[in-house]
Amino acid sequence: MSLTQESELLRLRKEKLNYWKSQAIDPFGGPYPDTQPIEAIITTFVENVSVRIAGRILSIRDMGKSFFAHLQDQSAKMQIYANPQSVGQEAFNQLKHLDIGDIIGVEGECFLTKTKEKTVRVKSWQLLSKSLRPLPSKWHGLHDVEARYRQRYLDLIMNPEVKKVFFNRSQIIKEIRHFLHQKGFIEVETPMMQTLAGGAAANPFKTFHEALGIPLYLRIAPELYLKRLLVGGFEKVFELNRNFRNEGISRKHNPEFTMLEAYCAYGDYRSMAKLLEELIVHVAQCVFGTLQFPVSKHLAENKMVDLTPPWPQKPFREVLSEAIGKDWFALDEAEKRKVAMEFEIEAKEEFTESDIARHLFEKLVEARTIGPLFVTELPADLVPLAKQNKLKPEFVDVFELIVNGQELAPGYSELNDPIVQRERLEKQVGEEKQKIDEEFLLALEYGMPPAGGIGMGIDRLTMLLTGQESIRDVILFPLLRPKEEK
RNA sequence: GGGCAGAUAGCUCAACGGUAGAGCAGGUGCCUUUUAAGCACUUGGUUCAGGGUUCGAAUCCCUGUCUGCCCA
Repeated sequence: MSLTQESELLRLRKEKLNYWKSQAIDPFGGPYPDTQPIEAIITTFVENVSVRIAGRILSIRDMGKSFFAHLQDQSAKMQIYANPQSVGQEAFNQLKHLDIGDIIGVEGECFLTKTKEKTVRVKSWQLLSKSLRPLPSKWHGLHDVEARYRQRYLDLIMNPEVKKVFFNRSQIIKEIRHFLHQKGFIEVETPMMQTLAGGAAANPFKTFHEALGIPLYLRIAPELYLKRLLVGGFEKVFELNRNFRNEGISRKHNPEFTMLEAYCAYGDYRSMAKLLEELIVHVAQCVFGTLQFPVSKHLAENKMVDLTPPWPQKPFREVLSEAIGKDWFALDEAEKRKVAMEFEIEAKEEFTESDIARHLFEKLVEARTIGPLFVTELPADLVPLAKQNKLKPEFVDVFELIVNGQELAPGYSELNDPIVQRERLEKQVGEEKQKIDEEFLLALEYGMPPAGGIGMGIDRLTMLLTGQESIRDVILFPLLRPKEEK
C-alpha cells in the first residue's frame, strides 16, 4: 500500500495514455456495438468464421512477431492472436503497447492453434478503455477475503465461480417472480421507510425526514403493509425486496437482506406450505436442474439436501419432544428450566417459558435439521401475527420451513381478527419497546379476508442453492466497516 | 459483547530476535501458433498503526484499526 510504489506503477500506466494520444487513439473510446458473446462463439465454434468481440485482457503472451492474449467478456474468455500480416504492421505495433486489464474490441476470424485452442485471428482491433491499475496475479487470483468484498469488481474479474453465484442469484430471483406471476400474484412495492417498524421482532435503523420533521425507520418487514393490500382487495400479492435489521453481523446475517413475502387471500398456512414447496422446487429445477444440494459443512460433511417433494411436516411439540426426550408442554416451569440447564441453554430470569422453548428449538432442532422439514403449530406467544389453532388455542396455525440447519421460510394462517390482533400486539408491546401500528389495526377492522402468508430469505435460499457458507458470498456488496483514512 | 486466527511488494505467499525474499504482475532486450510461454537483465517495501522490551524487532509484549471463524 505504499504511496510511492503505487505511484510508480500508476505513473508508467499513465505514461501510456500519452502514447495512445500520440497515436491519435482515444484511450477511453468507444462505442463498440454488435459484438457477440464469447461463450456463444466457443460453443458453436466454426473455423474461418468472422466474429466481433469485446472484453478485458486477462493475460498477454508477446512472442515478438506473434502476439497472444486472453480476452474476457461477461460470458467467458477466449484467446486472440495477431501477427503483422493479420492486422497490418502499424496496428500490430500498437497492439503490443496494450496492458493486462485494458478493455478492447476485436474483429477477426476463428481458428484453432496447434494445441487446438479456439482462437480469434485479429484483423482489426480498437482500444476501448485503458486500465491504469494492475490486476491481481493471473495465476493466484484474488484470495484476500476483505479485498474481495471491498473491491468486488476485482473478485468478479478474477474469480469466475464468484460471478457464477451472482448469475445464479439473478436467475433464482427471476424464476421466483416468474412462478408467482404465473400463479396470479401481483408484485407490489410498499414503504421501506416507515413511521413505525412493525411486522417482526427486530431492532430497526432510524433515520429522519427533514421536511416533515419526523423520525422514520427502515422497514424490518413489509408485512403490515401487504396485509393492508389484502384489506384493499388485492388477493394475491408479493413483494421481493430489501429489509433492514439493526443487529449483529455474522455468517448468516447482513444488516440489509432480501426477503420475499407473499400473501394469498382465502388460503391458510397449509396452502402456503404447498405453494412454497412448489416454488422452491420450481426454482431449483429451472435454474439448477436438480433437487440435490450439498449440506453446509457446518452441519454435516458430504451430505445432500434432497428437495424432492412432498416435504415432511411435524408439529413443534413433536420435534421439540424428540429433541429433549420428554413432552415439553407437560413440564412445569421448574422442570423446564432444568431441561434448559441440561442442554446448556441460557435461561435468564426474565426469559419466559416460550423464550426458553424457542432457544431449545433453535439449538436442538433448527441447527441440526438438514430438512426440508415443515415444523408446524408453534406456541402462540412466539408468533403474534398468526391465527390460533381452533382445537389447541395455545398453538398457532403456522409453519417454519427448516432446510440446511437454518430457518428458510415461515408461513402463517394470517390473523385477521382485529380484536385478537390488538390484544396480541399489546402484549408484545408490553414485553418490548414497540408502538402499536394503529393504522394497521384500523385497516383490519374494515375486514381482511382469511389469508395465508409466507416470507422467505432470498439470501439464504441462494446460499443453499449455490452452496455458499456465508451470506457475504451471495450479497454483492456486504456491509463492512469503512477503512480508516491514512 | 466474548474467544481464537490473520494483516509483509500491485497480487499470492516466505522469512519467527541478527542485512526483508520468491513466483506472478511491472520495466529493457530477444523470439511468427504461445498458453502458469521461454531466456537474459532489472525496478519495486513506513513488514496495518502507535507505544514498549532489546545492542538489535516483520518476529517478543501492550494498545488500537480492519478482516475471518466460533460463541452470546
